[in-house]
Amino acid sequence: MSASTSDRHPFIRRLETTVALCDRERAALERLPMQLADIRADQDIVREGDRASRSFALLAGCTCTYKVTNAGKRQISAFHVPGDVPDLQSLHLTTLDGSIGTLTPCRVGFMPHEALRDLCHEHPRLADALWRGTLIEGAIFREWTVNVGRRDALSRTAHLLCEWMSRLGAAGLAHNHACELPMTQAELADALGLSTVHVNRTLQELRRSGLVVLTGTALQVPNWALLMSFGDFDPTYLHLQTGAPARPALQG
Amino acid sequence: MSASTSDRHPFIRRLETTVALCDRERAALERLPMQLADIRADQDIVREGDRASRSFALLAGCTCTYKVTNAGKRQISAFHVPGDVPDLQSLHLTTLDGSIGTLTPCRVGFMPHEALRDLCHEHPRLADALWRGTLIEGAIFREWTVNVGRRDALSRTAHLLCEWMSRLGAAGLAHNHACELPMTQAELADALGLSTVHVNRTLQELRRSGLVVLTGTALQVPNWALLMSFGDFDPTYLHLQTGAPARPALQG
DNA sequence: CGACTCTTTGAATTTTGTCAAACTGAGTGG
DNA sequence: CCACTCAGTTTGACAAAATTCAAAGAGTCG
Repeated sequence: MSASTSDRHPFIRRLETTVALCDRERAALERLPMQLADIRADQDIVREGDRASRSFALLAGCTCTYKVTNAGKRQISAFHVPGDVPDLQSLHLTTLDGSIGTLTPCRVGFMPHEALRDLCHEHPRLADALWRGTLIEGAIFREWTVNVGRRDALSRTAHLLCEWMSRLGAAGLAHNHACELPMTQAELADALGLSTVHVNRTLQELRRSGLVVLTGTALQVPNWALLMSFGDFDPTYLHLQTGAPARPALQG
Repeated sequence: MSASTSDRHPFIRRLETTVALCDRERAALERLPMQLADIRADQDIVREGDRASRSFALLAGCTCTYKVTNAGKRQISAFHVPGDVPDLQSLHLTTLDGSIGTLTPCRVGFMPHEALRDLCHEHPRLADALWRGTLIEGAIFREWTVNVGRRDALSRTAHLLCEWMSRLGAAGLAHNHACELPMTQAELADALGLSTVHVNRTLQELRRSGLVVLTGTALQVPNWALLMSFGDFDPTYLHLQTGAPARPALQG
């Protein structure tokens, strides 16, 4: 199955938040070979140690990057939302140093490295935009280290929820500070460096304080400014554009 | 003060671990405008919120990237060794989302973004090598999240020491598993997400077990394999070349 | 309904943090 | 050369945060 224009829209949309694409660039992106795949929840898309010859754009659904320690504990180091290219690093690093798995059913588009390299060399502005994407990912990793290392469970969790809402908002998947939160408490725990039990208690406290409304997989934030301050959240590190197109749903 | 060939050697050496430079590329690197500066210990080189028009190569000494939370706690998210370009991200991200400070007296070489952009567009292989460098940095961030999130104080600290030794080794600054460890226990604590007191006790235990010999600022590892296994350390994520030139000092 | 997974609860335990003070060693100025 | 300072390390006692273990509810899907 090969990706149509509408399939690859989240990926192109993401690039457009950085560069205004010219016709040539847009055409090259439309022409980029992209093999579609639909993947169930809780499946690995790539595994630690793999040597990849392609990367994938996440077109629908959510994935995470994780590692498992020798002691058998799992740490999630990143969540991904539609438009991300979670393993673009493998374009320049031969061996994957972590696994990427689905949190929900996902639609992904595999792009051969060869085609990506050609794209980059013929369209330097697209190369810069892709590079930029990996740099933003890096900025998020840094913030996660801060979050896990220096914030207590309560503000750490609040911070993660703020980031999640902001990134989904930038992808057009959050409105009025409401979005899906499709991961289990065990997955949140692995992302936060906490135990499942403690995440459960922490979420309860966030609910009790009225900071979040969590019903099933739906997250809503009644007072965004309050949650931001509670989670010590400053969105600078996400490097969302301040202009019109990048975050249409999260003002106020 | 402008950098001579020997000044910029650590920077070029690093690129050479990835690509075999042709004469044109090497000449371009030698010609790259680079303004030298010597900076005392405990000084910020760039600050969170800055809008940079240049990046710097670290030529001698050690620096760290850090953030301070609203609660006043500091988290170091990266250490840098000679050859690194700690703020290369600012080439594509307008606002710096963290500060970079010196741990020791440092020599750095500032490179204007304009010159770096020209270099990248005229020498795509150098662009790829620089991109690759930022991806490795990203891989290290991920591992730090795992370290801080899911390893107890003892193996967390051991892991950090393993990484430090490996990276200094790759820079030619470690031999026979001995190197400098120029940071204070408070700085280690900020990197590990622990308190200074606990780092002190943890280091004592590592010494008592004979895993490390720490005298002043000198670190020595009598049994490298043992420390690696103790720190759950797998160097894959550092993406050091397995070939001859990249890690000359750490076999065995 | 029954089998799951996911969430919630309670109690005991462990790890790590906090606070306060003493110790050490390398400068510094009298 | 000696007090003095200062940053860094070390120690002890106590407190707080988070983990672990075990078990009970809730919700969902076939």
